[in-house]
Amino acid sequence: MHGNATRCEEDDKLVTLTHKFPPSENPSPCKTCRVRATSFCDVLIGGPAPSRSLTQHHETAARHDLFEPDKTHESVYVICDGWAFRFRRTEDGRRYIPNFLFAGDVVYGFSKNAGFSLQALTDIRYCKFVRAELKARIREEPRTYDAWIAARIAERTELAVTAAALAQFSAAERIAQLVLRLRDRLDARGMLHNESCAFPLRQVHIADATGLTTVHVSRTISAFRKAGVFTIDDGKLTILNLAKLRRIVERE
Amino acid sequence: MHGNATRCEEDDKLVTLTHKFPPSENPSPCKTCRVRATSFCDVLIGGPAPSRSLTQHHETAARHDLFEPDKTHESVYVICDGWAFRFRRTEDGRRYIPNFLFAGDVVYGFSKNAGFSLQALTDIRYCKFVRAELKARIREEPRTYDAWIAARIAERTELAVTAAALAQFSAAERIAQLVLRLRDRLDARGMLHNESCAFPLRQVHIADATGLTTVHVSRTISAFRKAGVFTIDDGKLTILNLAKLRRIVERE
DNA sequence: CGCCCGCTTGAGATAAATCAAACACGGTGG
DNA sequence: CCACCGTGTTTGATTTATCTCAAGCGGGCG
Repeated sequence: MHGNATRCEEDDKLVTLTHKFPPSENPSPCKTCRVRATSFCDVLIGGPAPSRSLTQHHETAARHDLFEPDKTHESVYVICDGWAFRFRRTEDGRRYIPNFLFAGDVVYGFSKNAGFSLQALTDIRYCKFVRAELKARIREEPRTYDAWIAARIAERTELAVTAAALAQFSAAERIAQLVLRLRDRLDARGMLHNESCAFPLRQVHIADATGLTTVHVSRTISAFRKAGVFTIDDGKLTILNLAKLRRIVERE
Repeated sequence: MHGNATRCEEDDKLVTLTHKFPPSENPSPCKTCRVRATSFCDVLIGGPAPSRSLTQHHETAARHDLFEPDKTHESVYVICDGWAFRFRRTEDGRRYIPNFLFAGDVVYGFSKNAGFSLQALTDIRYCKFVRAELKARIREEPRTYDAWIAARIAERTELAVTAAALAQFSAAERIAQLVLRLRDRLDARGMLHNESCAFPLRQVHIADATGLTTVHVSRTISAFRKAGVFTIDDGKLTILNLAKLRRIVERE
């Protein structure tokens, strides 16, 4: 419309995945899922009250948008493999990324008209549940209800903590916080090995999540590398000094 | 502990309201509540499916902290009158305010250990519901379930939109957004008259919500006053040019 | 080979912070 | 009644973190 929308148009291919990928060769991949025990799926599929499991439908997606913005969906998604992120664009093409999602994360839309959509960062595999079934399960089974509420509160808290960082933290602190929180979540899912893990974010994603420019992200990350705090090299994050990283985030 | 905690200690009186105020002279104030029809209370108390209403207990509070941070509560609160805000302090005494609450807003805690608490901005009256009863109601009654989920999604979306503003907006835009969103919420509850309403925030609250200094908030607000966008005078907000205010927030 | 993308580095510009002073106002005590 | 104080706000001068503009570099890929 106006403003420099250059950065906007070509970047998001609004390819909603109406084209279905062939169902996974594995008819019930959840049986071997690495993160089932440490994610919400535990409550949905297995666990101590092994009632009938919800209808599942697995799909894969390349690096495209998964949802159109502001659409209500009949399904609730759980990421099985790969990374995705939520984002929103302003009129002038700038992008904000509130959070990143990976294996075990539940995807549930924001309000309509808020403009948030979801994009695959890597190729991903995800599992679809029928929303109505989940709703019924939540109402029938206290354990599911509790897990659902706990997950929703945790998600909301994460957002508030993120907002607090954006309001008060310096560039270095914001980036440190983003890295640390991803590290902790990856660790909780058993995806961290020897303080190192796959990390597909480009500097532009870090910039859009922290409200900084890529130029400044570059400078700040190399400062962290030089200071021996962490390194991000070719899709891999390695924490060199976890204690120091925590100290930076906790402002001590 | 360290750092200049001067601003921290004396400001928050961590007076949890264990001292109960005498019950309101009005035995069932909800009957005459101004915001009942336009808030979540509609679902809790009245409405088309007039099942038994939840146990209510009304209290009032002066300008103190209502909740200790990180405590789980047996109750869910709804504000009946007056203003409150959530906040969190960092080690060095700086305060972040994610949102403001007024008549009709539901108060439900963040995760433990996230450090958020709630403080009354004015004298307030609030209504307490037993959490277990609400939980039962949510499970029994589809209407309550839907309203609850919708409210939770809306709250989460608000936080994401706030975070986006902190990440990408200028000082003027952030303040304009805060004012506009409060205006719209007040309007939805019928608390706005002739584009004017009570507005008990001090500049320091606006500063702590937008991540700016009070000095800069002062400058920015007087610029808005001079530009004929809005004024904040002695506890009263008046929108002078709503269209212009919206344009600023929508970056057009 | 050459091009594009992501990253790095440098130099100058700018929005907001910081430091500092003063003012307006209501309350309080002499 | 006035002097004084504290809180909240305003305004000015200077500093700083981050942005903007610009150029260069390396690697993957058509």
